[in-house]
Amino acid sequence: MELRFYNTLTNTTEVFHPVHADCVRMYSCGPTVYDFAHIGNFRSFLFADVIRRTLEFFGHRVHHVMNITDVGHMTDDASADGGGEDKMQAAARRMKEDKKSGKVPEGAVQNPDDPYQIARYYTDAFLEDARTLGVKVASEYPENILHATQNIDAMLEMISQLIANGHAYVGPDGVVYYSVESFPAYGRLSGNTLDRLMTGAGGRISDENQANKRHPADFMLWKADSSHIMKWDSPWGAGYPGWHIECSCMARKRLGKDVIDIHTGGEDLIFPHHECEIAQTCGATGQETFARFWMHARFLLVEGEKMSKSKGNFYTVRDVLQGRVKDDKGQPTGVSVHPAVLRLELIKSHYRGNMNFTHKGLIDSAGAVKRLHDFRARLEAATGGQAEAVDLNYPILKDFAAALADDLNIAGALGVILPWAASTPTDPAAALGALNRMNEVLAIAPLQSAGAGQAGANDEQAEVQDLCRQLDDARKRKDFAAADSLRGQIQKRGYDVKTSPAGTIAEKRLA
RNA sequence: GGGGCGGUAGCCAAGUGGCUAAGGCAACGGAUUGCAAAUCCGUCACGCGAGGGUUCGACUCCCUCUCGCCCCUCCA
Repeated sequence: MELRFYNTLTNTTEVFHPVHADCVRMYSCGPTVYDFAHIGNFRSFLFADVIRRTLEFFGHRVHHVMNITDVGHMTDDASADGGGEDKMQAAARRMKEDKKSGKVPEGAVQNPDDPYQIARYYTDAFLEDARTLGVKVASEYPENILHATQNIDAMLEMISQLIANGHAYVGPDGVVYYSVESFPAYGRLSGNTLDRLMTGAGGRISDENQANKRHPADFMLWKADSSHIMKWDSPWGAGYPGWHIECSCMARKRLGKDVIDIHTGGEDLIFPHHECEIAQTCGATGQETFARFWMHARFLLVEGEKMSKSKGNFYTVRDVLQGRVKDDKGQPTGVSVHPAVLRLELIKSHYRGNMNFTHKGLIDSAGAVKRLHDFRARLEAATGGQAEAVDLNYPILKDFAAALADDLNIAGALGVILPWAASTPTDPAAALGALNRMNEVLAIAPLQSAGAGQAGANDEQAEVQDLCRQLDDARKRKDFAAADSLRGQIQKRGYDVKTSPAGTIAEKRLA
């Protein structure tokens, strides 16, 4: 089956073929570790994970690499002129407050003034969240998730190469800049060619720094700055690298080729970040192409609005899992969310459309996850867990595959799997085999990783079971007022109550 | 001003020139139940942002308009 992906570089949907036969090489822009990653970040990471799993589903070997941006960049004009406060310093300030207020556990970060400790803290949190949500590459840390701060040598090497090739220069301010005019293809990815760029339209460029550059769009590769919170020796003075150079270097270094297959990120990264990556990599390698396919996920809205801390609709992964999502009355639900539910919620709509994250959507996703879990349980009961291997010609699997092959049509794939999961397949062993294969991509039934936030579950279960026994007693006595009250108590704790002649069972709601 | 992406029922979301416009949730009717939940059966867009055009025929192609989102040196 032919795989087709939409390519930002050409603005068309193209048939995918790997550049090199041995495996597919893909690189995903990962998180900055100055704070917890939020669900919008994770939409993008999960999007990359679905690409990777889809490729594997179709039999490709995939080498997936992601970066961790742990260099402190400036809050203003990070790549252009390095003005403003450093993000690591801002994080340190916040961290001290959080330590005081107890938000950061005692001992988690010994010294907030050490940027490496802050980076470590948020890196660990990111990896934990990513594993919880089934992001495959997170289980390949550290070999396939690279820290910018551990790859400074590669950056210095590439910068030297760029200077030697005439693509970079040292400005009067001592800063090494990339010369966009030396790279005719600049603007091809984003459409922001030099003649069309409206300099300063974003309102974030200061004039004094622009004066040092040959062209207003030239961007920083290295800045000597002895006062910077993180700095390294270089031929251009002790300082720190520009924002874009880390991805160019780490992709090339870890994937081992000058031309890779797929590069992913959020839509905001198209310009300038990815445009600059292309200029750097191609400038250094002399190749015409850096990544064959550039794929971008659109933004996530929360309840129809941009996510922002001031609007109170800003959620991290742990906020959602621990029941801090607000319901339609604006109150946190207090009901913990199963990781598979959040994973499904963040992958279920097409990546090229905006996604609206809502409490209602989360409940919907919980229903779908539950149906798939129940379906699996039925198939396992019928087969003793013995699945029969099936190939892509198996009817349901074929339709599922066709949807995925068509530019990752997850919603279409769910349209195939959900009605099937309500049916009773004539051959449960083959059906279980098919479900297993589909779950290689979806990873929701089950989600392989152990769920986070399940601590204390045993105590609660025992209490709930006790309430169920009391409820059964009350029903036997025909004391229905007491029975209804007990049922209400169990439901309040986030359980569904199932009554049957065999006795009452409470099932934890997934969201 | 420039470069892109999207607008399908109450909500989420497929389809993309031609059978009656997938699927899920919600809702409603029924079976079941002490009443519920769960489950099962059934109902649920004469319509695809608006208006034109092409066509025997368009949600699907073309044009205009409109709304939303991203970017034009913080950003997933």
